[in-house]
Amino acid sequence: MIDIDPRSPLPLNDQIKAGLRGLVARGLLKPGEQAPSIRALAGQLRVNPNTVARAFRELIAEGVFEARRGDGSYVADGALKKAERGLDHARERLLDALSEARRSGLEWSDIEGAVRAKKSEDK
Amino acid sequence: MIDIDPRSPLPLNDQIKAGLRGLVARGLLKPGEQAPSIRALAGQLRVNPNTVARAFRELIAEGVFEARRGDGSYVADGALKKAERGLDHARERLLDALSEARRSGLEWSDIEGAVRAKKSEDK
Amino acid sequence: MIDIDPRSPLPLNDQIKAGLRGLVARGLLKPGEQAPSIRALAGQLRVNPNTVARAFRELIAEGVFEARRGDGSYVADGALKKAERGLDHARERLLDALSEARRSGLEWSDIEGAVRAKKSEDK
Amino acid sequence: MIDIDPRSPLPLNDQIKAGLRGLVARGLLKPGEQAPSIRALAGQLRVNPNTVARAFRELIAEGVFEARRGDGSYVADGALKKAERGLDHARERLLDALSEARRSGLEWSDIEGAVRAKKSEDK
DNA sequence: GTGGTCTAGACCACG
DNA sequence: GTGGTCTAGACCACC
Repeated sequence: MIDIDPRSPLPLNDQIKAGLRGLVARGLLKPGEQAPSIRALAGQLRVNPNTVARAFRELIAEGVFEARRGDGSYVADGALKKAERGLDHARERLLDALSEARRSGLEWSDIEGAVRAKKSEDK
Repeated sequence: MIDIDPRSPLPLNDQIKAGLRGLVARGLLKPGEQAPSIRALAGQLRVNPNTVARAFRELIAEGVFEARRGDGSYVADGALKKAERGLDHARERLLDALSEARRSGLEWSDIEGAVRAKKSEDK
Repeated sequence: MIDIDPRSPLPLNDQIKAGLRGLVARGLLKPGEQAPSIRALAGQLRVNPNTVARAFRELIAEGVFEARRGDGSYVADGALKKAERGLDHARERLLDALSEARRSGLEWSDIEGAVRAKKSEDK
Repeated sequence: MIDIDPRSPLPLNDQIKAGLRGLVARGLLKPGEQAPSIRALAGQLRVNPNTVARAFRELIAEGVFEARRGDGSYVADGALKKAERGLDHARERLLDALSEARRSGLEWSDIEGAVRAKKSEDK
């Protein structure tokens, strides 16, 4: 369901958070539905369960998920809005990255080229 | 001349390096010209002088600047090409950021919108 | 009759035990009377019947209730005193909460205000 | 500066968060000032550094502190309001505890007695 | 020295 | 089986 890049400089738990938020934001995981278990996800991503647990813990603090002891994590009721708020963070991070790219001397044409390249590779 | 974001997860010295490389790559700082002094830059950016010194040290090692004993740093002769090599790093980081944005659930339309927004704000 | 908070860090079965003990201690459930059935209570509290069963099992072990095969649980004869012993636990937990509140920076005036507020709302 | 109770059922990291928030809320730690280092605090509280780090991480997410890489954590600028917002949480937890106490069958006179007892012991 | 992430493994409580 | 906390120790980057 989620994919992460262990070689990225971005912390694993952030990548996992982004992935989970993405699932909710795209409607692949709807309010009331059960999220994959920490251990299952950790096994699948080949990551330590603690790392996944941390991602969930923070998303629970944000109100995207809620945990029921002894029985999994569930998408919270108001999750969609919360997850979309999370998208704002993602958008901000993207804007930061654009600032950084400009700061580094990339021209807008370079940037737009990169977006096109990534987009076509993505399809 | 340069601006940095102290709350970014990106290392300060990397941001400073990117900024300096950007100045050279954009031609705002030409070969033979004197770079801002470590202490001046540190004061302006409100950053530890050691951090600025480290950025210069690494750029000198890359051949973008050269140190003249007792008289600051100057843009090296072949600096432009060297600085452009740095652009590749910037481009890669940008691609990473795009991956991350996608992973977070942003649609390509969102991403393109962000680019447009930043671009127009930039002018 | 009982209300619980599923998002509290306190174990559900403890909350249920507290609630049942409270019913007895306040005299709302008198010795010889029949306690609500496990399934009814579980349904009403939207909780796993196992959890309610566990609460009863422990209260039976404490001597507050007694089970009659095939006919539910009844308030035991000496239940009142037993239930009052449970009050000591409750009192200790309250003292813990007060410590915690102080540690968090609440002033005694805040605390007394909270007590007053809750008390008046309770009537 | 902070004291915690290792035998409390409350998670250590929550107690530490409460303690730190308390320091800020009471003005013992003012915006701009440096907080005790993770390792120092961990050593003093005889707790694993990770546990203290987690407390700080969450308070940073709340905006009470900010971390500067390689050089400690500092009380954030708007920390006072954030910390006070944290006091609301503390107040809510206290109200929960009062609910719980009532639910368990404690009378208001018992509760007020407990408050008085704790208060006098506190002086 | 500082904060930060990650792993590993133990232990608890809940269902 | 589930989530949750804690410890221990390694490793990284920054100042």
